[in-house]
Amino acid sequence: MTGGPPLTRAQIVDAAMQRAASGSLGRLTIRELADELDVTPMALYRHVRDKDDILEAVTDALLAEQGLPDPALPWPDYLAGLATGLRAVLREHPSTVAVFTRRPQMTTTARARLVAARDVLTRAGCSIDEATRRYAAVHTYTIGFCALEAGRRASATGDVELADDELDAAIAGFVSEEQFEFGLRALVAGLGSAPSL
Amino acid sequence: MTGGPPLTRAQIVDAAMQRAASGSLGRLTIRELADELDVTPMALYRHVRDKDDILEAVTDALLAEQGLPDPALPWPDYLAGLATGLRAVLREHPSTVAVFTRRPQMTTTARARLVAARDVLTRAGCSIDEATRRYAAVHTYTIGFCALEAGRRASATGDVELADDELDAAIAGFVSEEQFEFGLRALVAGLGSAPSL
DNA sequence: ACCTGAACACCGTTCAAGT
DNA sequence: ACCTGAACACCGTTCAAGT
Repeated sequence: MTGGPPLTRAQIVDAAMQRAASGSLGRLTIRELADELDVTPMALYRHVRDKDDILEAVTDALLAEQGLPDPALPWPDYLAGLATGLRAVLREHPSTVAVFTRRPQMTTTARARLVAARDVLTRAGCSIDEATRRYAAVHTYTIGFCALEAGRRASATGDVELADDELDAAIAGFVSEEQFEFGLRALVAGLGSAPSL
Repeated sequence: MTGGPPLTRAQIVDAAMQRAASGSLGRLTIRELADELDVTPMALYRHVRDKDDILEAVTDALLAEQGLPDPALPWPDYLAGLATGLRAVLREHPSTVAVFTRRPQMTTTARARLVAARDVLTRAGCSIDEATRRYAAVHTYTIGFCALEAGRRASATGDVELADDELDAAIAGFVSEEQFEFGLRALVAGLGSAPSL
């Protein structure tokens, strides 16, 4: 590699996106990424801040792919739709959970989602602040569920993870599909039950 | 150290608890822990599975210190009390968040908390399954909030984390104390609003 | 049974240097 | 301006050996 076209940030993010598509984003390494780009590890650092920077860009792109729910939906369904879209990404790519928990995500997509939710909620009569609170509550619940879920998938590969008794089985059930829906529906219902606008 | 009394698991966990008390559990290292115990790093591995094993024992002890809410409380307050106790640990020791997300915690204390919640909820008319679902939903929400909170404290130390505009400020507000209460109260209210026992 | 010593197999990232 | 090469500063943990 002497003198080819210079590396770009887009190329780096694209290469990382392919790793995501192959389902191994969590095992992504700066060194491997550099190999795939036929370049030295340190070459990346001219175009990205650090590894987190790459992961954030990938996560943002994956979330953007999910799109937004139909804005004509009633607000409870709209919020539930946002949660489901977020979960789809976090479930498919468990390593992106850490992106959200490591620092507040203020990417274009993250901002667009909040703006869209505010829109639907204010049209339903909420103040901006109340709309923000409701969105935040749903976001928080979803992150929590997916963080628990991601950990269990990672740990379940190794040991047998057998539930010795009914109590252990119950704890294992904290992350079932039905439980996600149950908690989400309860939360959204509760958000509407005491309308402090 | 030739021939002194043999190392015990309790000593290891105690030493780690002191690190927690000093607020630096997250920077705990097997090598440092061994130093404090006047022993070689590898000596620990006869008494504990791995580093996670130590962290789990410490987290369990910290959670046990929180005790349980007054069982005479109405179930919504009881669940909120459990959440607040859990959050106290996760907030004071941000590195313990990973303990809960890495694998399902089925320690004595974790089990006791679920049993206690079931007790209160079944006395209020819930089935065992419904009680479990409600407890799980509150647990999930709390983990999510604390995961977001832990990340922000860690990242806020470095850069200035200034909110450039109103939208960024709103996103930063996802982890305020009031927001924790808001989401928790909404969730608990929602759990009670559609009584499928 | 319990502990030691040395080494493995990795990381992300710095630094100074090359072109 | 952009990339390279070598090294740093760490980890948790394995393995074989000592007593």
